[in-house]
Amino acid sequence: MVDEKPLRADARRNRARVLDAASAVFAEHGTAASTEQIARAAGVGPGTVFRHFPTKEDLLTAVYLDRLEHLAAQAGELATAPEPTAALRGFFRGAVEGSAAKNALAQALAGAGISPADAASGIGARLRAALGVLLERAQRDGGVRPELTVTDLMSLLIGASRATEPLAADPAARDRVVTVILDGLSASR
Amino acid sequence: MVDEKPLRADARRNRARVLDAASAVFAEHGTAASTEQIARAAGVGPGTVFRHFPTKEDLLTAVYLDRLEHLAAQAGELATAPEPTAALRGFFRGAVEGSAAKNALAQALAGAGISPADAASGIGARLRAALGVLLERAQRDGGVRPELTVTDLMSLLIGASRATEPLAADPAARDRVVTVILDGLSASR
DNA sequence: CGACAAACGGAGTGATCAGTCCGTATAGTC
DNA sequence: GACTATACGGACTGATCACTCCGTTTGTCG
Repeated sequence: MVDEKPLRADARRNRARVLDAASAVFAEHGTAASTEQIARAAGVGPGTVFRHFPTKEDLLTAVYLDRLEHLAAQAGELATAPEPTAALRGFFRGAVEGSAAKNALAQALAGAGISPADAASGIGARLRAALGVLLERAQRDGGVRPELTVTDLMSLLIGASRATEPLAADPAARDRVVTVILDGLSASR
Repeated sequence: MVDEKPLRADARRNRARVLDAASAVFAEHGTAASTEQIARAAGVGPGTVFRHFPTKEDLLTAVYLDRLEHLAAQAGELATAPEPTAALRGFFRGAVEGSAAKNALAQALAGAGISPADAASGIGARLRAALGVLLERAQRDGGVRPELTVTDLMSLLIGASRATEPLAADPAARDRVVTVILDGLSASR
């Protein structure tokens, strides 16, 4: 389905630069930031941005997928951790923490994969699967209420990210908020 | 500081219409919706929209304040409820539920009042105060962990709204997610 | 009812921005 | 080092949108 011709060295470099710049600019100025702004931040011309990402939406999607891939990789690594409940909690905290700085994680999650429609395809599915393993193991371990689904978990991740977004300046508050959610995850009394 | 001249009857009517339409359109199409679209929805000319709200931002702010006022009123009513913990939980559920339909509550909250800077002024302060009462009573009642602040609570409200945003189609899932957060609110085991 | 101020509708305007195009430059190859 | 395909920069374009302006309408008050 994919027939990736090898990109020229400069092309590959510029693509990465644009992606990084877009990630940063979107995070700081919101997704309404202009393409030209991103081009400037990346040190390339506007044309180059559009060559690699024909549409602004393509660029946004690429940024999101990048984030999701990181998350999926992290989740994957924890799939065989000795303490499933601690693993899930750690992952959750880490994901929220990480997204506090570059706050678009929530949008990334929300944009790519919650709705059943696209949940079946691509990276979204990978993340979903990896989270599913973490969740199920933690549930078997008795550390997470059994009725929760992967979608529930993803929703809570989104919620936690969004909730802590304005709290960037107050790590203690952020910690309290995440703790509330994590404690809520565990089996009810 | 305010010198409200009495508006003409039609002006007052149109202002309300525009506000309602804006609320609906923003909720459905996001805040990027054009002013003309709102004018059409309200059944007025674009000029009228701008006469009442000189800037698009003014319009957005007005919509937000409207929402916050409703919330503050609801919270105020519960200030003397016989069962403080149940009152807080009920308020929380209601707020999230309500925002599921017109999903901009989260932005409303986020936009107007989390940061200490503007927390001191206007409606944001009213809501904050009303929530403070609810929270403190529930904490005294032993139903909510004592270390949480009003800001924490507001953050969690935002988080819950955002988290359940994509779950509009699945009330059961929404319920599970909110329950997780509410149970997390209660004093830890 | 008549007169005046207040408000209305909607055509018009300038700015912004996503996306295109092409002459120039550079990486890869022999 | 020369040749070619690939990629680059940035001027350009068309569309969209926030906001303005003014001739017309409508509420209000004596």
